[in-house]
Order: sequence, then structure tokens, then C-alpha cells
Amino acid sequence: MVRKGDAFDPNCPSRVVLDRIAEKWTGLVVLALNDETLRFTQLRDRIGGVAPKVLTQTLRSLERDGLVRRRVYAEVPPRVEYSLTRLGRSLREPLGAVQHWAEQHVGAVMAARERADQAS
Amino acid sequence: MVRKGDAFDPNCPSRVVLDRIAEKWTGLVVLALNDETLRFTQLRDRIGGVAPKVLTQTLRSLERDGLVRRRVYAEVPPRVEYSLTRLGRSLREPLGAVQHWAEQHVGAVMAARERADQAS
DNA sequence: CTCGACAGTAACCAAAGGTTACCGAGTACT
DNA sequence: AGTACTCGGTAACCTTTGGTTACTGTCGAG
Repeated sequence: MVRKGDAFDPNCPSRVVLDRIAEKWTGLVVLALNDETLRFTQLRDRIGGVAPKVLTQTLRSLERDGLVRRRVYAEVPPRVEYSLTRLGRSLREPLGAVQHWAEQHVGAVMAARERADQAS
Repeated sequence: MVRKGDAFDPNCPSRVVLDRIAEKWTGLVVLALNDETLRFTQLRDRIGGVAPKVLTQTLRSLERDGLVRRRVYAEVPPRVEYSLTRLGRSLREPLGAVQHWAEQHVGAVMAARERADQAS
């Protein structure tokens, strides 16, 4: 018996969605866009350490899945603006909770890690 | 100026923690362990599609970071049990929210994806 | 007539993840 | 005595994802 949305089943679409969220930069991009509209370079500067190629890939995926809107202005130099769709905005809250957890528990995690590395 | 826990800064430890959570199988393992104690094979069967090698890696990382406890019983055939630590349990709620989001919004995401693929 | 701005792309390289086969110790069966 | 089976992995190998560096096109400013 298969539940309607079982993220543990690799064939279930909700697992596909979860995999997408787990892609390396997806979360950061959604969090960075929060409720602003940002241009490509602004986004790249905001998110430390992301390569342009990968940022492009991530944004294209997010656009395809209806989480991000991409608006191109026919100007020179080119201007492209990214913003969250309504669907994308609905993801901010759960993702924000994870971010918050990370910022709250960094200390405990790093301490555990050092303890583990000592013991080796 | 660097905020104390800025997940956007690649040098900030909280970013390291966020990257760990974003690793492909971390979330699923934490959710699978929920509040049970599971053996290696049980975990592998519960989480569809995970290779034993990668499950081992993931579990070792989670153990190192103090999220998972690993107990080995000197029996034959061997028995190894995994469970969440207190810290690990504190991650269930934020992660559960993401899982819930995924299960709720699968439809919208898949619809957007089909629309995008049609338009090509 | 050359320079710079932006939003990428191209070519190449490194790292993470996946696949299949196999191991060792002891117990149960024949 | 020999064989089969259990579990929690590991070993060797391959593929996919992510990362780096350099480069492009277009147009306005100097």
C-alpha cells in the first residue's frame, strides 16, 4: 500500500520534490530571494561561494518547477530579475525553520564534531 | 560586518551545518529514525533507493555531528542500532515541515513542470 | 575605437553519489 | 563434515553533480 504522498518512496513525486529541495543551492536561493527581487549578480554576491554556472542551473530548475519567476529586460547591459512566485514564497517558512535550526545549533554540532574527531 | 550565524557566508559554521542538512540523504535518515530505533537494514529498506555505501557515509557523518547514536552489539550475525540523539530529535520539526510542504505541493510543482516542458 | 557592464556559456576538472560483488563469524541444517 | 544463511558493512569501479577559469555578445560612454 502506497500512501498518497510518501517521501520515502523513491517513485513518489513528493520524493522528487524533496530531492529538488535538497539540491545543494536550492534552499539558499529561495532564502536569499526571501521577498525581494534580485538580479543575477546580486543573487550571486548574496550567496557566498556559488559558481555562476551552477547558479544558472539552479535558477532554471526553480523556474521550471514554478518556484521562481525570471524576467528579462531587453536592455544593454542585460537585466534579468528573479523573484519568488506565490508557490516559492510558501516554501520560505519551512526552509526558514531549517535555517533557524542551523544557526541555533551550530555550537552543539561543532562541539560534537570536535569530540568525535578527538576520540579517533 | 559578519552576523554571528549567517548561513549565506560560506565561511560561517552555520553554513556548514546547512550544507550537511542539504546532503542528499541526511533529511530522509533523520525523518526515518523519527523516534524509533532502527537497524541498518531496516533503515535501508525504509528509505527507498539508498545504496548501502552512501547510507553508511551518511550515518557516520550524522554520528560525528552528534545527531545520531550508533550502538553495536557483539553478536553474530552483527546487530547495529541507530537512533536520534536529543539534538537529532530537535531537527525533526523543521525537517518535518519541509517534508510536509513537499507532500502538500507536489501537485503544483509537477503541474508547473509540465507546463514548462510543453512550452519548449 | 576601445573599455566596461551584465548575464551568462564553454571547456575542462574534482567530488559526491550509485552499482555490483564480496567478506567474516557463527549458527542451523543435512 | 560440509553447506547455506544472516547482518553490516567494504572494495572496485562508474556516472552524475558541482566547481573553476576563461570567454562571449551588445551597446553606450569616454
